[in-house]
Amino acid sequence: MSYLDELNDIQRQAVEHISGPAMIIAGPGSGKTRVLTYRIAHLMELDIDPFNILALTFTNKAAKEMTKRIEKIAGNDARNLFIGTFHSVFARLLRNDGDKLGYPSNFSIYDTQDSRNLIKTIVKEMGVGTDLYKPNMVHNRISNAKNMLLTPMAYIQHPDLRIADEMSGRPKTGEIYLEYNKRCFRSGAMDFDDLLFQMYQLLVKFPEVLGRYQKQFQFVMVDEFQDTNVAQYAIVKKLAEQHRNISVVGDDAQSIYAFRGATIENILNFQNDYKELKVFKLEQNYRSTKSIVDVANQLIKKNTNQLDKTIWTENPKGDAIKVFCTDSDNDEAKKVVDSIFEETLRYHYQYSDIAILYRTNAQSRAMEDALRIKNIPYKIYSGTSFYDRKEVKDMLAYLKLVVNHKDEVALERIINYPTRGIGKTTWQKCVLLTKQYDTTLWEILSDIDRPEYKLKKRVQKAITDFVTMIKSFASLLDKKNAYEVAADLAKASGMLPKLYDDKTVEGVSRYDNFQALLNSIKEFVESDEVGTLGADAEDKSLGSYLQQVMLITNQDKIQGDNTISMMTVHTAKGLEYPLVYVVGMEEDLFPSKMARSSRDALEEERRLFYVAVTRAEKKLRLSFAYRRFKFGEYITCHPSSFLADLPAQHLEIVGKIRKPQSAYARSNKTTTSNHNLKPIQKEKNIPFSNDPNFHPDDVSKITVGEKVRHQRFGTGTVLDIEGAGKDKIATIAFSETGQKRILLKFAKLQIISNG
DNA sequence: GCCCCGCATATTTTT
DNA sequence: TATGCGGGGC
Repeated sequence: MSYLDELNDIQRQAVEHISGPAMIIAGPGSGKTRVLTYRIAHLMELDIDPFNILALTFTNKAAKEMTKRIEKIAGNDARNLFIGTFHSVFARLLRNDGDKLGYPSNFSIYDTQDSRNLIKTIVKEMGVGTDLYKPNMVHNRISNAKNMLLTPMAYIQHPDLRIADEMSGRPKTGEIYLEYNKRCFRSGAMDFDDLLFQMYQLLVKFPEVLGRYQKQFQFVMVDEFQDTNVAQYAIVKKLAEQHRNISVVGDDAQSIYAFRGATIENILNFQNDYKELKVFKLEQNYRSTKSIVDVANQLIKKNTNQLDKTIWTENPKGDAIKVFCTDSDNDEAKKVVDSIFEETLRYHYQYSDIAILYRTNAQSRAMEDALRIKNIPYKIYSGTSFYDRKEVKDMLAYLKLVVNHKDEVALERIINYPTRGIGKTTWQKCVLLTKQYDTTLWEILSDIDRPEYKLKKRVQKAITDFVTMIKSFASLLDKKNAYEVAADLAKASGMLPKLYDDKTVEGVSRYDNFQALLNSIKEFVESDEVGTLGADAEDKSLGSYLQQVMLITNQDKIQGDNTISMMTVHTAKGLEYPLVYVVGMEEDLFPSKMARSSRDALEEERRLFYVAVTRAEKKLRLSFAYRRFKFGEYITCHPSSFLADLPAQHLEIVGKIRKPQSAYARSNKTTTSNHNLKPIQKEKNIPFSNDPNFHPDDVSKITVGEKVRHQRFGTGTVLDIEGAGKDKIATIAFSETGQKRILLKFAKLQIISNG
């Protein structure tokens, strides 16, 4: 069994620990995937049927990669493994057993946009005020509720949630949730969260189903465990209840999805739920240079909530971490691109070795412009995705509707696109009819010429034609594959001709996108690549395509062309590049402004930065700008406080560090010129502290009337001194931030003048 | 029913 | 800045 020789001691122990629960804490670059894949291969080697092994990941890419690697060791049998994302595996199981919950096997999957469209419709219908009940806000509430396994009724009865909703002026959120769920169900649709929520319901309500899966999944593995939410863990726990062969792999320091309901508590719960568990800590980093590992360690040390571990490496020290100080976002982009140019030229890096990471999608713009000027090829793996494009979503809506006529969101989207004489008024009438006769839209449309519906002949014909078209394509579904159906439907629907006729610049690009979609469906049909779920790979039906396409993630699109990769730090999780640029290292950007409110949020930002830093293998470059274009105006920026957390001996500062502005200037977006900013002398240990020139004075003998300066509050005058000795409290009126009471024991004040 | 224009609105991350 | 929505006019 030679493959075991390729592992270090701990890795090997983790691989060989077969039965019983295990928790593998895997630092960045510690060979996590290797352990997971070898572990599964090892199980197969020991003659466990791949059919009995379940492994859950967060991205299809991770699942595919694992399957491929296992295939190399254990052969073709790997195709029978149950490896996939939480969402795709559960979607598959729900296709089989969802009927017990009342869902059709061809249920639609609603993506975020679909969900929001439906919520918007509901809010309008309920007449509770579209300005208050913003679709994405309501959706977030619903999504969080589902992730915590709260039904609409449980939500409505939950005192905390009710109070929170009332306080925010949105007391009807629970009712919207109730109606939303009803409508999804009627549409034969599950949203992303339902794929977890309903899966859980299925297991709880149908013991025979649970028993069947428990029996099947003798070995359960979870990747990126730190990013699981309550629902995901609850399901996994149920599935593994019988055999208790559950191993979870993760790194608490890389938990970056708390905002989406992921909870580190799962790690604690796991320890409680499986008292007999074995813990393996993978602490040796094989990915990065010593400098990078050191920097990452220093950084994450600032967080208080974390499991005890020490990441180390035998790799050479490597390059210093360069920090580019730049004037503006465009200047930053230019300097990054210049640097890339130099690295490729002098050190022969390939473009594919390089990644540019940023906190927000909007930041890609300046980078793109600069890269284009130098003719450097790049790909962006985040932001508005191909599948978010209107023309693509329209076509997907047609395909969804053919597969599942009940799909209300798909229907509303395309019933009059391209225009076929079924306008808003008609649609509104039909919606009213559904309420009146308590039925679905499709039922109404199918029977549209009933006299009691009182619709005009012309409208009746338009609708009947539409219904007939959709039905005729539905009847082809088991005879034709996804591409054949789609290609015909593209013409018959009128979409292809309409797009073809539009010769404007945007029109041509829409047409190209449309063709690209058709091509991707063709690829799907022709590919014999292992799917994320082996057994499904043979199924080339439209339904199978739709399920797969709805669950595509940004990362899944990453391919190996020789281009620079640009993406958000979130998207970059799990990836690695020899040369990594993390741009926009500015306060209120990274860490995000939103993280100012709580320590937890700030710690999550820091973990996010930790993830960014640990993507780099050989060289890491950071950059920030003093001015950034935002919301149509320039705002002044300041170096990120995260930079001050990094050990100075590993940094090489490129460019000038400016004197920070006062808190006042900071809190006001200004479109200033920078005449008042002058370069200051570098400090060895704290190059990015708030103000390197700041040395607190002894203020124990401070008196009323004295002028002082505070690191954060700016300058002010002492109004009053209370108390004595070490507990003296000074009341100081700061000119920029107002009056503050300060305990002198802790205060860091400079005395400016005696009053 | 369609189209156009003007205003508002957003910018944290996404399975 | 850029997109998207709604209202109003044709």
